[in-house]
Amino acid sequence: MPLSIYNTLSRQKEEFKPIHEGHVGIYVCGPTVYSHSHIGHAKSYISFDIIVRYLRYLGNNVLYIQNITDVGHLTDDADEGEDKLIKQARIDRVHPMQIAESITRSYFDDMDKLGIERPDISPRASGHIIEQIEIIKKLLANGHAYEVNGSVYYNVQKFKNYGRLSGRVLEESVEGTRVETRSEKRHPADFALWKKAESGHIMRWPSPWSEGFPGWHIECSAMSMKYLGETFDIHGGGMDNQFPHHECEIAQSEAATGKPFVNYWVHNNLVTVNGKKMSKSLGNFVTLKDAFKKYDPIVVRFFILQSHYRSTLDFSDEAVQAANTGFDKLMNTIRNLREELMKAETEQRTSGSAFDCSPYRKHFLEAMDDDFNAPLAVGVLFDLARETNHALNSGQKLSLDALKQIDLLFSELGGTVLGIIPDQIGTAAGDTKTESRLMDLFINIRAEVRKQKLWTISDVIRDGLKAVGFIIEDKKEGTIWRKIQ
RNA sequence: GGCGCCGUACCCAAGUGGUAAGGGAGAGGUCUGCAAAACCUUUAUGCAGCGGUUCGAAUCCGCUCGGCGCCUCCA
Repeated sequence: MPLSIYNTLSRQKEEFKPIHEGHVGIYVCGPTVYSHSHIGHAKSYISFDIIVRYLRYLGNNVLYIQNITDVGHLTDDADEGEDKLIKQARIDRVHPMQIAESITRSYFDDMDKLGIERPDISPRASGHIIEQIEIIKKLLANGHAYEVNGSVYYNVQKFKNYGRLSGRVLEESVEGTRVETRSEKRHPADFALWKKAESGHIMRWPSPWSEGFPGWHIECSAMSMKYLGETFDIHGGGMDNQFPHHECEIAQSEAATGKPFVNYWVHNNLVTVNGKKMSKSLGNFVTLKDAFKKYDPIVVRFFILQSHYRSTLDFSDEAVQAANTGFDKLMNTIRNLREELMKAETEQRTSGSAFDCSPYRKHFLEAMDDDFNAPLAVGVLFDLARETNHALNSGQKLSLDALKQIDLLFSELGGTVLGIIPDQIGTAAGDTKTESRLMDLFINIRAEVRKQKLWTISDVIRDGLKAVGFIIEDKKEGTIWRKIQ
């Protein structure tokens, strides 16, 4: 079954065919770096991380571009408000670029923790002013834009496909809008390509029209086309960017080049808190730094992957907690599997029962091929875990080859593709030799008192070790231990 | 007002025509000195409600009720 992707342009799943077979160009709208990332960013960038990882897993050579917006969009009204970065900088009494730089670092730090692979290129909007100006020049030359008082606006009425992506009709959308019509624009839906800077505006660049700054859609057109070409395969972003941002991107890009801009538009759905959208303006957002104080970042990743990228995800402590428990169980299976594998390797096991991995791989791939259905794929991992546990506890040993196969499958599907199974899990090996020796000592003492049926002492040792972070489990083959993470 | 999405067990959540994945929680059991872990069994004759199409619908169509998103910035 070929890979199919839900394309916002056609509002249906389509078989994915890249422009050049084996090569995929993907652009995803990155963050505006003026405040720390929140759970919504995590959902979005994990979604696209999975998409990129899976495309690569299928053998594609993927070029993944994700911008950093450090010019700042505009608050309040789309074209007339105050630059967010500048506003934050004024509050903090620093240069706007300081904010941009420190938040960019914070962003990468959070994303790294979530196991998100970095984009191949993270272009900064401020580093591509020239490219943006070039597009604006083209649009002015072919009559799709007009200049007023040093600012340049895009003439929406001249682009017949405007509204195709978001499914709205120009006249209707203008009628119901709450934005007041401002004087400079010929049509209320026209948007700024270049804005002349007022006297107090710190971030400004020279241009043929005025000293100013670029509009808030043009950066993505400039940077995506610079690195991926005038027509490319996939453009992604949050659903809230569908209109007007992506609609405007299409309009200005296609008007400038005369070519189709993007073949597949992919939008991830949003995170809600108590059923309400998490957003800056509502002030109900959960920053990742706060979330990481309570949960292991990998658990946050796992939680997000348990729902589909096109579904909304309601964030609550109970839900993450439940995911945490489930995740721990999965890791337990992996840990037990790897310990058994190590054992089989040291004893050079030559016999043992076989294990058929193929149905799990098949189901997993089918799930991912169907518009990256990660939650279904996670379900397959749990099915595999159950059968693995079953085999591990059945009494008859698995062959070395079978153990290797299972481990490979978990590593490949859960590790390489989904990024939720680490190569190394905290095992009985412990951090240090001393730790390991001490634990062996405790276990030996406890084994001795258990032999004498001194259960209270035995339990004191077990409870005491748990209190300082070591779990003890008595198994048939002996006592094992591990650290609480 | 325009455009669009969603409503599946106690909770989260897959499932777009063929007879309800998975996770959490709960109940019973196996194992164990007891725990823990693991395994087995169990929890929706029904998928917001009502009609319709069909041999067959959670899945398609219509209406009703409820929740949400976009049309200002936001992933």
